[in-house]
Amino acid sequence: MSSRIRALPDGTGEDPAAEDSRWPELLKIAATTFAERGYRSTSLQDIADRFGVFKGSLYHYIRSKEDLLYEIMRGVLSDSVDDLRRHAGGEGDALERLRSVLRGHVRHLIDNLAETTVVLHEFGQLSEQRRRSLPVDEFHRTFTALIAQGQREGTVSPDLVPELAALALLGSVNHIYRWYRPGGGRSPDEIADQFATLLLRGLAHPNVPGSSIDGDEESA
Amino acid sequence: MSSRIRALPDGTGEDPAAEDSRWPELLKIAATTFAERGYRSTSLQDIADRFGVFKGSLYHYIRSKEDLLYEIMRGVLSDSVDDLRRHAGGEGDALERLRSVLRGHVRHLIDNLAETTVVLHEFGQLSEQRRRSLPVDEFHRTFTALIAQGQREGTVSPDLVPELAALALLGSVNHIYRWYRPGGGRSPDEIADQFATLLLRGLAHPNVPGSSIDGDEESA
Amino acid sequence: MSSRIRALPDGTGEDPAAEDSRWPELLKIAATTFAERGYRSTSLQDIADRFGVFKGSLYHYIRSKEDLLYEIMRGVLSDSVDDLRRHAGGEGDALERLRSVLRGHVRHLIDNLAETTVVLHEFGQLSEQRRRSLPVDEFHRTFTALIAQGQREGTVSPDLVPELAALALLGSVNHIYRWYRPGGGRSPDEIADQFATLLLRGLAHPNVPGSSIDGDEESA
Amino acid sequence: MSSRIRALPDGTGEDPAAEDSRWPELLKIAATTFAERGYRSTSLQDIADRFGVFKGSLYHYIRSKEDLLYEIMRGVLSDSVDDLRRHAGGEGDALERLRSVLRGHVRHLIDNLAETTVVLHEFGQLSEQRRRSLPVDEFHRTFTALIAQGQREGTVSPDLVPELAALALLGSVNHIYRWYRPGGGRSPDEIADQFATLLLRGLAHPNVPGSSIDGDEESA
DNA sequence: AATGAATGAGGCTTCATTCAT
DNA sequence: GATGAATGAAGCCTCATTCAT
Repeated sequence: MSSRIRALPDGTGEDPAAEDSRWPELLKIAATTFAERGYRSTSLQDIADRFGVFKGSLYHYIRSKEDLLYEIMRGVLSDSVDDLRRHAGGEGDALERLRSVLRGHVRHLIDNLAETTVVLHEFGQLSEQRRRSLPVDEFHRTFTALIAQGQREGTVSPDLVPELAALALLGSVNHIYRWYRPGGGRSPDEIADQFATLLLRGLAHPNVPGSSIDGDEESA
Repeated sequence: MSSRIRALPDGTGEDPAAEDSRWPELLKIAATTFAERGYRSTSLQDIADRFGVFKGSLYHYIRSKEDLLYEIMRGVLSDSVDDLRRHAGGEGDALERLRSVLRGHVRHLIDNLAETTVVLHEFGQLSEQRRRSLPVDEFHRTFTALIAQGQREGTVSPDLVPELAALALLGSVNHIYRWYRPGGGRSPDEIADQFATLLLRGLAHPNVPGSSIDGDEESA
Repeated sequence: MSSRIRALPDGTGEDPAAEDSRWPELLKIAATTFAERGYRSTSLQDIADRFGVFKGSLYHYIRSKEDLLYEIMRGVLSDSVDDLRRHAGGEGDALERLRSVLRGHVRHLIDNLAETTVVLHEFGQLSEQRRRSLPVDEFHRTFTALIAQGQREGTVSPDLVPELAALALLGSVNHIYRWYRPGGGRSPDEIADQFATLLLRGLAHPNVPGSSIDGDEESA
Repeated sequence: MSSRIRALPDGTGEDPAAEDSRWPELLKIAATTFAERGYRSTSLQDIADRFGVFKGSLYHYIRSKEDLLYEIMRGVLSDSVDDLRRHAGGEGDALERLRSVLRGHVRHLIDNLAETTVVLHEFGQLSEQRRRSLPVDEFHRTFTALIAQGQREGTVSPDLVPELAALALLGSVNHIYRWYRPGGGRSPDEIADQFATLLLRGLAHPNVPGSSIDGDEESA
């Protein structure tokens, strides 16, 4: 919300939350439209039409089109990184926490499909300054750290390069935005389980088949 | 080349003297620029500047900007699908062929980084008709078929859903275009090996550790 | 007015405050310019210059250049067909009504010289769909019907083919846009009288010289 | 042909007529295309396509696109004016010669439909100098003179203004290009007869019904 | 907050014409 | 005569943004 413009000519502008209620709606509309058509192929007219105002009226909410893009990304990344930190800092060994992180990431992505699509597809449209201000690297850093820790713990195969393995995991999961559609036959949980199973087995030390990699549903 | 515009009033043949034309050069410039800035953020003026002609002169080579996008994709996909078919139809069991497919796919992606970036990032900018004309589904279909065959052969874990596992593999590999940069410290071969190792171990039947999944190094 | 572009997000009504809009002024400028130089030889820049706005601002009024052409034609044809129907359905025998139609047509053409010029000279520039939506055939149909009725009444020579005679009349009258210039020495009424006299005498049954063909002056 | 360009670097250029045979073909193609789509809406590419050469090759025949327009008009007007003069200077009284002129004009128009369409529809696209060089006024002048002479001879009604009556006649006949289509059910002769009948009766002195106005087929 | 007309830059595309081969 | 690549101007149209009301 930091980008909200307020004239506040009389200094009273408390910004009552109730009055302000169209901002989340606008962000959702923008995210959905950017996700469907792409940022550059979406005009503010498109968004104004869906939002039900005239084009010029959008400037009561934003200073520029890029504000919309940035706010969408900031919002969803903020949530997503919170999730990431919580799961990465949870209980269990590195692989268990990685499973938790992976499942959380899949769920978060699916629960915020439009916003995540915007982050993953339109990041390059932001100014460099704004790109640098967003914590996008934290995912790769966290994945890499957990994999390296797994190697130290002996549960992750030592022949993998943690940085590359992290990229493989991230790619698999982030790719979901390209094919997942609600009602598409696979439940979010099934997807999360399948991906975690495949990727964690891929990481695991081949000589430790009985590790935690197969998760809760399969006891060792 | 089929998009070259020629009146060919005498019907003597298709595109004579194509060898010395600047068409491949133009395609490469367009691919590079689209990959760097995005299709919608690239103007024909940008491309004409790099190509060294006036904007309007591009229309000796194309009928529309979208032609450039399409021809880039058609070219690289054609090669890529040839590769895919060759590797998928090669020798060995399903996992061995899947390894071959994965490594080939990684190599091809890296060797055609700009073009692949365009395919993977700008596919949605094509008209629906053109999207349908490109064999993009063949990757997922082939991966799925090989995984399913691996399950029948007993080398792929039966608890994986082939369609989802295929998407995990594709996501990992396709994601490479987002982070690979030539001279970035990791060689294409190392990347291909690491990804194949991780992903094939992830697919493999947990109780068959001695399968072919670890490739050439033939570890026990 | 139907072509005015408005998002009208609140659905409150069609084109409020149209009274003070510049739309009629724009239509008049466009008609005049199209009549002077031809539709294809007139650029939107020409029109914008005369209208006193930037080129792109015209798109607050139209969706395309052809919209201007169409709206000019629709407006003047609507009036003209109303006139036609009124005169054709008036009092008197067929020849009297035909005289009324002819004079009305001449007057309307001269009073709307630019718009009529556009209709008669640029009709072929419209899309086929828009051409079909305009009631241009009604003139020929009405003329033909009145002539045929005159034959049944015995006042029109039976050796004329009504369809061809109607085309002769229409040609004479429509041709006026090519030579009439205000202040050119001939008053609209004189032109209307002369044309009606000549054409109605041409239609009249040669053996019925005392018919109504000479109009108000009731000469024997 | 005066506009034909010839390099004649060796001074030998006799321009053997046989070799030169594509010039009339080109003119015909240009006339047809201009008539169908309009001068400004026809590109030289369109014409080159139909002519079977590349666009640039047209410049071996013309110096500019307007040359084509001009040569089409010059050619057909030259013929047409010859016809006009021949018929206007023929035997008989003014009305008889006017009948001959009218029928000749109708026939010539129909026999040169594309070229006449170009003259009548695209005259305004010529430069002013070229417009002035073409004998387009001769038709109106000749019609006016014949009508005035008819008045002196007593066969044309004295209440008509010759200039206006001439415009009525010209309008009827010239209008034919807008509706005549070969194979359309009315033969050129029928059209010529009907138009001459109607228009000459319209001119004729009402009190001289037995004049020559009804032509050869009807003896008095 | 909203409106809606206008801005001004820039985008894609067309096209008559030139010219070296 | 022909080619075909290139020119350079111009055309139509889009759009983020501004602003008086």
